[in-house]
Amino acid sequence: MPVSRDRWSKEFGEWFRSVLLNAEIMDYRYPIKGCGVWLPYGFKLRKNVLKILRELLDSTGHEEVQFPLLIPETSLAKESRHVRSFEDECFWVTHGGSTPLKVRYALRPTSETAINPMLKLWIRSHRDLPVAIYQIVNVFRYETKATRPLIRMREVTTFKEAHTAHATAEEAEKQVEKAVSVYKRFFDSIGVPYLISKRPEWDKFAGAEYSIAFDMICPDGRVLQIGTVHNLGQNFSKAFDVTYETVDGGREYVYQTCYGISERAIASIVIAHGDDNGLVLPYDVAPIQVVVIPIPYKGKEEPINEAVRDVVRKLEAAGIRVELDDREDLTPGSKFYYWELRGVPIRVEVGPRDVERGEVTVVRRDTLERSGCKLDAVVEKVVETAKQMTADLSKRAWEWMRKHIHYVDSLEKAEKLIKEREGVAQLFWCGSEDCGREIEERVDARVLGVPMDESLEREGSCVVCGRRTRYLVRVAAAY
RNA sequence: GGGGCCGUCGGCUAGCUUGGUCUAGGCUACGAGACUUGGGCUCUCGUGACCCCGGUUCAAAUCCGGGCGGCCCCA
Repeated sequence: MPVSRDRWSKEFGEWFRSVLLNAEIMDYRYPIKGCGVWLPYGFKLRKNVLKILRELLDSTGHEEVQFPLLIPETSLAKESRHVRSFEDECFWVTHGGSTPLKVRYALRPTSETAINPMLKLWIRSHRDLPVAIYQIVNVFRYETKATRPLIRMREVTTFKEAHTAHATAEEAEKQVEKAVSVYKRFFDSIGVPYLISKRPEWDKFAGAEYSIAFDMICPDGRVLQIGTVHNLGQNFSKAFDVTYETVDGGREYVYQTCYGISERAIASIVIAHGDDNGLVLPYDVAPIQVVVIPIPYKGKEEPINEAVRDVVRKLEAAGIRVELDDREDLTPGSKFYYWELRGVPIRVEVGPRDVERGEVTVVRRDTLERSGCKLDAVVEKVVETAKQMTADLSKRAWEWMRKHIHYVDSLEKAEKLIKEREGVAQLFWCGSEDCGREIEERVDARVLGVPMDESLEREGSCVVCGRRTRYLVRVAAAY
C-alpha cells in the first residue's frame, strides 16, 4: 500500500517547506531573506549528490578549480548584454572598512566575468585548448520577488558551473552536446525526470548564442528549471579579448560554453520522489541507506539485541550506510514515522517473531511493502531491494511527469490546462518571437522553448498565426 | 514594477474586529519519570512565545507609522 500524495500535490508549497525543515535538510529561518542553513542531514545528502556530479565531470575531461567570490565592476561590465542583465541583481561591495572602494566589487552572480580575465592569461596557442573547468561555489542574486528554500535563494549555496573554451565553433557545439549528455546521466542517476528544451531567443542566458535547459514538473503543475547549458560563441572572448594562436600562425577568439546545475538538483530529488510521509531518497544518495529497528519484547531483549547487532555488523561490513535506532523511550511505530520523514530507503525490523524464525523484516520506503528474509541473507536482500527501488522510483517519477505533458491545438486549451495546474502544454509554433510573446501573454505562462528530447515527424499550424510549421513549443507556469 | 494578506513558545496555531481577568490557551516537539513496545500507547511533572524600532493611550499581542521577515495576486 503506497503512501498517499495528497498534501504533496495539493499543498505543494507548504509540503515542500515543512519537509525541508522537519526532515532536517535546510533551516530557512536565517534572518536574511533568501538565505538558509544546510543542516547535517541535508549536508550529507548534498555531499552525496555532488559526489555523483563530480565523478561525472571528472571522468569527462573537466577539472575542478575555484575562483574568487568578488568580481570587479570593470570586469562585470565588459560584456554589455551580460552586465545589463545582472547589474541590478548583484550584491555590491562598496566599502573596505569605512573607505569607499574606487571600483565596486560584485558578489559573483555567475562566474563568466571572473573566469575570462584569467583565460586570457592562460590561453596562448591552440595547444592550450580546449579548456574545461568547473567549480562548485555559492553565487549571489539580489532577488526582489518571493524567495524559497533551495528553489530561489539570494545566496545560491551550491552552484556547479562549468566553463569551456574551444578553438572552433564546431567544437563548442560538440561540447554543448556532451554537457547535455552528462546532465542526462546525472539526473538519471537520481531518478529525476526532465524535459530538455531550447530556450527562446528572448529568454536565453545574457551573452549566449543559445541556451538549452532542463526542466522538471512540480506537483503543482509549475515547472522548475534544474539545469542549463549555454553556447556562448565568441561573445565573451571578444569582450575579454581571449585569443589563441592558430596552427597557421593567425589569431582567433576562442569559442566558449558554460553549463550549470544548482542546489535545485537537491530540491528536484525531494520534489520528484516525496510523498505525504515526507522524503523518499534514492538509495545511492541517501545519507542513511538502511535503518535497523529492534522490536523489543519483555523477556526477549537479549536474543533480539543479539540479532540486531548481527544485522548491523553484516550491513556495515558490506559498506552500507546503516543506522541503528535503539532509542528506548520511543515505540517502534514512532521510529517508523521518524525515519520515513527522513526518507531512509530501507528499514530492517528485528522482532521476536523474526528471531524465532532466524529472519528479519525488510520494508522499502516508497511502497512500504514488507518482506522477510533469512538473517544471513540480509545484505543480499538489501542490495536487491535497493536496486528494485531505484528503478521503481525513477519509473514512477517519469510516468508522473509524462502524464503532465499535453499536446494541445489551441491557446484556449493551453490556458485552461495551465490554469488548472495540469503541467506543460505543447503546441505548434511558427518560431517567430512575435507569436511566442503572444503565446506567453494569452496563456499567461512561460515559453520553455522547443523540445530537444523528442523528434517531431508531424507538421501543424502555428496556434497564433496559422503558418505551417514543424516546431512544437512547450509552455508552462514556471518557478 | 504595482496591489493585497500575514508575523504569538522549536513547529502548527487560539486570542486581535470591540485595547484592560492574558499571570497569553491548545496540539505537537523537547526535558525528567512511570508504564509500554510488530505503525504515532497512556499518565504525571517541567522548559518554552506576543519579530524589531518608534508613536497613540492611564493601559498595547490587540490601534497607527517605519524596518526586517514570510506568503499571494497582477504586470
